[in-house]
Amino acid sequence: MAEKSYSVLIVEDDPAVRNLVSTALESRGYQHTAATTGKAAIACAATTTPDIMLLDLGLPDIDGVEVIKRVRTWSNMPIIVLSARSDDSDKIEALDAGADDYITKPFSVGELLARLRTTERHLSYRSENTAPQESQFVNDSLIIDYAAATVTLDGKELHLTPMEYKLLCLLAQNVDRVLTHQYILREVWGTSQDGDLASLRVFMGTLRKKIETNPSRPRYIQTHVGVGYRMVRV
Amino acid sequence: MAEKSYSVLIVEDDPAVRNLVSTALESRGYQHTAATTGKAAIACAATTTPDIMLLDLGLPDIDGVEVIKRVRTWSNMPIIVLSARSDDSDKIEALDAGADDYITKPFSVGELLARLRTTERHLSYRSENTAPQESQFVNDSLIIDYAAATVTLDGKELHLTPMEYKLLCLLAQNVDRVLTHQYILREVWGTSQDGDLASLRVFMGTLRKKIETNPSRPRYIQTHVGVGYRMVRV
DNA sequence: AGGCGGCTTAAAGGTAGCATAAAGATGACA
DNA sequence: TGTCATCTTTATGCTACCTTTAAGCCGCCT
Repeated sequence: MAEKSYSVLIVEDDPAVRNLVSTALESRGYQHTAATTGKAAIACAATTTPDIMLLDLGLPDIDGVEVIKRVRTWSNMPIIVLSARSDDSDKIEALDAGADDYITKPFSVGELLARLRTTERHLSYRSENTAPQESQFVNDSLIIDYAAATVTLDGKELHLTPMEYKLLCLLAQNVDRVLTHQYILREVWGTSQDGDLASLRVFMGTLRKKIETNPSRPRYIQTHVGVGYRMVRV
Repeated sequence: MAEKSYSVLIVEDDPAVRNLVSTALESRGYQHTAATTGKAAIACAATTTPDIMLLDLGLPDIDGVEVIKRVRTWSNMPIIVLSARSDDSDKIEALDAGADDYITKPFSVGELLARLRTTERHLSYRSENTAPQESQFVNDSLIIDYAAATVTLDGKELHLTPMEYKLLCLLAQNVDRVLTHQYILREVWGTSQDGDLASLRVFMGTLRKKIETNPSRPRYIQTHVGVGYRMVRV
């Protein structure tokens, strides 16, 4: 699972609180910007489209609840309210206006960060992010399943060594393109000049023995004399 | 938009609070059931699959946070915590365990209902494929019952240590996907870099001895040299 | 034809990474 | 305090993997 860095918009007119929050976010690797008025907040939310908004209700120009309603007309980004008002009616009003959470001041930084993590989880459940990229490479009867790190030929699973697998993946990701020896060595063996051309040739041999029905007449992997190799889209 | 009637599971041992909540829910047309212990809550969550859980942390048998963790092994249903503990550490612990909201007692019924509405909104944002998940994992003769936290092989119940169980669950929830050593260490041992690769190997060994009929030719758990492990859907 | 460069293939070490056992450390519980 | 279960650490043997080497093959050139 890749670590995504979420962007947060802080809407708060009190510089002390704003600093507190922004340093907390910074320490956790969030990207963040700040706005001090309701109008600026709405504009910023529209232009920079942050992932999450932290909203103080007591803004100088517009009422915070109004900000929520305005933003909700076009976006359902998570909005976490930070407010000094602890009355139930305020909470209910904000939540029903479309806020996703409500934290009363004074709040602990730890709790704020925990609620942010919860909000991130909610984001990851949303439809846009759930698209399961079932990435697999298909070339005739040869199939590479990247998630499972397996290769099947005619439905039968093959056993490839790590190097063979890396090599095959590299060729597959560049189907129909000729890859030079040097390029392959750099990609598979790493930047350091560890790789040897002789070694590469041996690997191509063992790989062909596994995926080609007739290794002397290769169907998938073509040799380009003096240059390199190429996987053919059949 | 059609009005859907959500079902709510109330987990609360105090009859007074339970009544308060259930009458409030009833007045708003929610379907609801109740449980008074942690075990009953977990069982009920698995069998009746409610839409939302309202959870008191101070249960007589199991700690509420433990209930959250257990439910989270198979379900991501929204869990709203109702707790008398108002310490930040308690909130953070519960939220990071997988709670979706945290309300401290005494709470107002109005706020509870508002937060429920917010939770409903979150549910409506979810993609289809996030919702349904079985409380049982079945792979040939290997069965994991998440709710009961038991593992059976050929109908015989196995005794796994907590680590072994976590490891197996992680593999099961990612069937047919290679999990890197690093990923497994992070997920099972926690975010801190406590885990050691040598330790992981020992655990894989003991786990295989328990679930593989022939540990030297593993059927369920495959080794990917230099990368990690993978549970195979057989 | 014969020589040559580049490729394939087979086989032989050397080694990194893995499995396994067993000892040591930790912590829960009574 | 001692016992038990669990987790960690260490050490050892081993398997699978990678590299190296060398022999054989094919097409090309003069």
